[in-house]
Amino acid sequence: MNVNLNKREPVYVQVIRHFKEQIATRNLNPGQEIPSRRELANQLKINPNTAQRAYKEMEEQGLIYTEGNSPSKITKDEKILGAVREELIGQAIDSFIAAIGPIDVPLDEVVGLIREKYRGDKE
Amino acid sequence: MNVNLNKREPVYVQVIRHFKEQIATRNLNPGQEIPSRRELANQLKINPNTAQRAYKEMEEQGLIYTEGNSPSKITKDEKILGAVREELIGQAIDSFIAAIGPIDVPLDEVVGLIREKYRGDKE
Amino acid sequence: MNVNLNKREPVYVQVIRHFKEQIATRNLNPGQEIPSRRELANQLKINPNTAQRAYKEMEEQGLIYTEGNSPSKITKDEKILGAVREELIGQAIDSFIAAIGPIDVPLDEVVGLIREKYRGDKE
Amino acid sequence: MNVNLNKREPVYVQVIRHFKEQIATRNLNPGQEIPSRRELANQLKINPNTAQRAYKEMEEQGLIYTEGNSPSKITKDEKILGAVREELIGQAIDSFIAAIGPIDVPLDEVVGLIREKYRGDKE
DNA sequence: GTGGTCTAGACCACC
DNA sequence: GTGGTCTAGACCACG
Repeated sequence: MNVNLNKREPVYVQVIRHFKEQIATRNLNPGQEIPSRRELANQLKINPNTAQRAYKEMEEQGLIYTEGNSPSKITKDEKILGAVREELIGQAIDSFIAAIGPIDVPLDEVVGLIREKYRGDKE
Repeated sequence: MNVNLNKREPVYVQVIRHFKEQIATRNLNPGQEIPSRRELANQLKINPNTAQRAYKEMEEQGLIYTEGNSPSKITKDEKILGAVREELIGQAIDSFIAAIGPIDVPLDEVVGLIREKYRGDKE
Repeated sequence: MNVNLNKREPVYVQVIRHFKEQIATRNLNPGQEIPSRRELANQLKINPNTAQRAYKEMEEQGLIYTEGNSPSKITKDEKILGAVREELIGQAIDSFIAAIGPIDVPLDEVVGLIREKYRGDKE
Repeated sequence: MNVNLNKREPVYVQVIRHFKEQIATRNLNPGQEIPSRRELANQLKINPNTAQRAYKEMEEQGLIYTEGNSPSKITKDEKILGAVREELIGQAIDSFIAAIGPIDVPLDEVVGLIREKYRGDKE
């Protein structure tokens, strides 16, 4: 994973999104340990505070949990985990619609462009 | 039009985008007058400086032009006007792909969701 | 107001509690502006980051709101405001009960001690 | 007894408080044996170091004593034992007053709430 | 002026 | 080692 300092999107938000993507694609599983704040900060070359902020927010959202001073883990709450994928997809669709809606593009043109550019899954 | 003060997107960018949408859908036509800075500021309840900034940027992009003390007008340069629509669509598609790509959603599911939610053009 | 660095309770939590007390006693009213992050930091001799953190949390709790870049204000949501007093009282009572409960102190002794030490309101 | 890893109150302090409550209510009597460090750690599922720390602190406070390799025992010093109850009560009252004081709650309301919620002793 | 984010580095207590 | 908090100071863009 990489982090982009120049994007409008704050680094800690990028980090959170990255973890959500990992969860949505099941690359991170319930109960699995995630890197410590310091480790993550080293890996991504960001400040430990920024890592801490991302983790704190994820904890508030119930995505991870922390017991005492052991490394944080992915939640085992399947309801929350399952919602992550839908949340990401929903947000992507919604902001796409919000952007494309006011321009009056025919649906077929939209779908055509998506098909053309989309390479997430070849089928 | 409304403006959202709390979005990450700056107000002046929202204003610009709004004008671009009007241009893309041909609600604003070449040579047509647009509101004065002060009028716009009053309508949208924004700071006149913000209106000024939006207009300045649009002028730099060649979208509008100002002659002396008369109200600004939409450019008559068809090349620029034509590009606006594609620019908006391109941006929308690109950021959608960037958001949905990492989640491994099958293309058909994506298209299905778009079809379902998209109501820009009834067909 | 003062802030105590040596307490177990984090500074930013103390700040939040202070604002809640002000709200509960109606010293801060709906819509009223509160000091900017920098101002508060200067007043309390704390770091602006700490002030920012307190404000961010208060905003998440709906206690204050921020529009664009103008100073934050106390929410006008009377439901939230009304709940603050009860929340503070409830927490105080609950943690008191949790502490005193396991020691089997007769209710009359408890009440007697409270009456003796309590000087919030003479009556 | 249970221990909460996520409370602000450190685990070893929770353990100590638990023993003090047992002493205050005379569930633990002078000279009575208490579990070994290892036993306690197993029962509470805590780290043996944590159990050790709790016992060490209790020993320093004179609450327990250890002779050679035999299990630690509750002190026989009645002066110390008697003070435990008052200490716990005093702390509970003080922090309650500190929390409720700034909110200007009439004394009668406070007492009413306490009476209502307090079920340490039915009467 | 405002809010927001980030880096850098320190300190603490707990386990 | 871990998580948590705080200071110090900088930068940015917005209004």
